[in-house]
Amino acid sequence: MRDKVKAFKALSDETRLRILNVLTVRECCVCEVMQALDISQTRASRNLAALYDAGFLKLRKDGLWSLYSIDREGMPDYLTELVQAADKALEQNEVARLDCERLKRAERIGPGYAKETT
Amino acid sequence: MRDKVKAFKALSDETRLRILNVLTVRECCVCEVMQALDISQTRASRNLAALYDAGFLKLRKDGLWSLYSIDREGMPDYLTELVQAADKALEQNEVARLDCERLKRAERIGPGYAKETT
DNA sequence: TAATTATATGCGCTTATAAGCATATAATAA
DNA sequence: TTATTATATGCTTATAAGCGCATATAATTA
Repeated sequence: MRDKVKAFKALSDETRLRILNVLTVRECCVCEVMQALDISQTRASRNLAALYDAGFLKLRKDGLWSLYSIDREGMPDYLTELVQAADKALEQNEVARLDCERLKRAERIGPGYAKETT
Repeated sequence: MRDKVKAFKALSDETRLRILNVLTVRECCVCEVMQALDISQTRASRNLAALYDAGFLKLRKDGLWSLYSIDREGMPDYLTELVQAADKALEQNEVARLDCERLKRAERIGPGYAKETT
């Protein structure tokens, strides 16, 4: 029961609904989430961790980056339904649309990126 | 957006998930919810109000009683999906099963009830 | 090795949530 | 009218959530 409540709690926050929304588009590292939602590093990291903890996300490490994505295969059914409800709730939403817009321009900064584009 | 978050928040609590669960069985007055979940009057009333506020429930007054039920027709789609996720989350759950068990024995007390059974 | 970078986390603060107690409200019964 | 009953609500306290700041951690580069 505790884990079920935790799952609902994980989505009962605007920041986390927005994060889930951009992850619907594609896998993201923490700094891309920061840029897409225009939020601080702490906030992005903590809320991603909360979604991960609740079982919605999977994590893949690539060098310095933590790459989070929706764990569609590993999720139990009720989480899948929750994600679906979240998608439906944010469709047509202006904030969510802008987040995805900014995600397009988001860059994975750091060594090995952006440097070779001089 | 605020209303969407409120909806998820409404289900991010064990008491309210349990209430929604018993309301899946049938319409209930506040005192039946109290008996089914074995909780205080304040707690039942306040949490029913929260679910109502979030748009999940409809309210019908009958004399002294406030009769709450899931507003399946009046709900927007994303709430329907949320209810479905909640149902799925609580299926096979022991606490939820016991609540429904107690609901069967719950009585709508008050004038006009129980008095004529002497 | 040291410097840099992306991410995670301990600490503290502020705000929000949950629930009990007492009481208010509204409907019914006597 | 007064008494009784079901429900709602103001007040209070306790607990939890969200987040910024600073710092820790771990991978990479020089």
